Amino acid sequence: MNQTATQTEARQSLTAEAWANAALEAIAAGGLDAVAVEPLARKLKVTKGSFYWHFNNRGELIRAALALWEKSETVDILARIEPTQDPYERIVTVFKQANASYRAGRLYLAIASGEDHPVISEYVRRVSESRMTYLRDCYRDLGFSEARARHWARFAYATFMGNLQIRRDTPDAMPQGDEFNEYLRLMITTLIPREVVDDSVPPSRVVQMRRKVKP
Amino acid sequence: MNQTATQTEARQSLTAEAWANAALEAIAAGGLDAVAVEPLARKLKVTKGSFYWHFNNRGELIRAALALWEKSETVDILARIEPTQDPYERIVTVFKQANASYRAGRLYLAIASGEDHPVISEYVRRVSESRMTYLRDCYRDLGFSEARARHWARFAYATFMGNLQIRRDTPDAMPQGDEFNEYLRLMITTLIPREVVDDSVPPSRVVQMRRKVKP
DNA sequence: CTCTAACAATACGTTTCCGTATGGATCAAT
DNA sequence: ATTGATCCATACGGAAACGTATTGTTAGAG
Repeated sequence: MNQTATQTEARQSLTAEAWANAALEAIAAGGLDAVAVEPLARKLKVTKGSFYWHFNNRGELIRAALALWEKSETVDILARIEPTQDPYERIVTVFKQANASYRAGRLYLAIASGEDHPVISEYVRRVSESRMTYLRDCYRDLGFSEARARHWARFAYATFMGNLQIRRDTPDAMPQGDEFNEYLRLMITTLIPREVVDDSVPPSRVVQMRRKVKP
Repeated sequence: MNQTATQTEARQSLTAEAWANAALEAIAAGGLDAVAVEPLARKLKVTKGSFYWHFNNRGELIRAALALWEKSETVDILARIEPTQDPYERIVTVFKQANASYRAGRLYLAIASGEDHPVISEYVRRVSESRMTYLRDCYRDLGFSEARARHWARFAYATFMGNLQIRRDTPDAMPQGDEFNEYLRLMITTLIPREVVDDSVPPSRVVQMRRKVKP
């Protein structure tokens, strides 16, 4: 009763994206199961009748929302960084930028929490991997071997993700203003090693390396 | 029609904890809304009639499950570490241990994703803060100032949380075996600075510090 | 043995949501 | 102006889950 293949294909159903956007809003606000057709319709001031013209079922809406999200993540975030900058600047930029956008972080966490669902894990994986790949390339351009670049990229990405979570779960633990900038500097200087002196396996038995305080 | 205040108060309702455990299982498997009375009853081979004797409503079950979780987190994880070890060893231990328990990580993420809900955020905050406080104390014992200890603790905790998330969302990106140990060593050596040389603000304008590769 | 507290099963009413069916509106093109 | 595509409203049936009421069943105290 929908899905007409007419000649005016360029019409592109105006409000379908509005539904997807509303779905993303709902996910950010109340998690994945907040994407319910009837509540969304109420919020959009229409009824389900509208929805089931644009989509066949709830799953399609979720897919559309995820597609929108993936585009807005990969295109708007990564492609915004000038590829001409040197890798160091790129890492700093992506770290600062990612750590700044509050809403995007919440959205990511909300979407990622809907694991189990096969469609979602597919999108989450792609976004997550594309980000880590980007970081890995930066580190490799910085002179790291493939293996170590991968380690550092994972490390940096994990730190970033964890900060999102901390800000969501315990906002009081996350400083603001100058103190936050201090924190950011600390992470940046630590996560981008000063020099690529020894790009091999780090010394083993680190635990026994030194123990100077409180013997 | 329940909640009897009898004289045999020491009975402590044997199966109430079984319900709470099942609830935790459900959370780990399918998120917070998998804690539904009727499905849980089916899984426990009883009916709702049983449930509504032990608890007044679904909320009470969630509360009980969270209390159980908090106890198992703070008691079993942190208190297991011998307080006699030096701070360096403590950080290493907690990091390795936390990074090893797969199930606990999934559970944490699943619970934390149920933010918005006021009861949950309360428990999540307590657990999260207690862990960060523990780490902060370690860093302080290591000779760091209060402010810097807080920064490093947050940093380390964020990294840990992010690793959990990476393992859940993109398991392929997380190495195994020797490569994972390499990764762990990298994080540990990085997150526990070699020496407490300068416990002050890190040099500002880090971004311009050096740029040697790809000018 | 009997009675009562602890525990469980069944049945019911209610809410919320999904999905379908069907009947309008609106607007462009013929 | 009529038609047909697009978009939305109303109404219905059904599933799932919450919570309540009521009636068993069992086990230990007296």
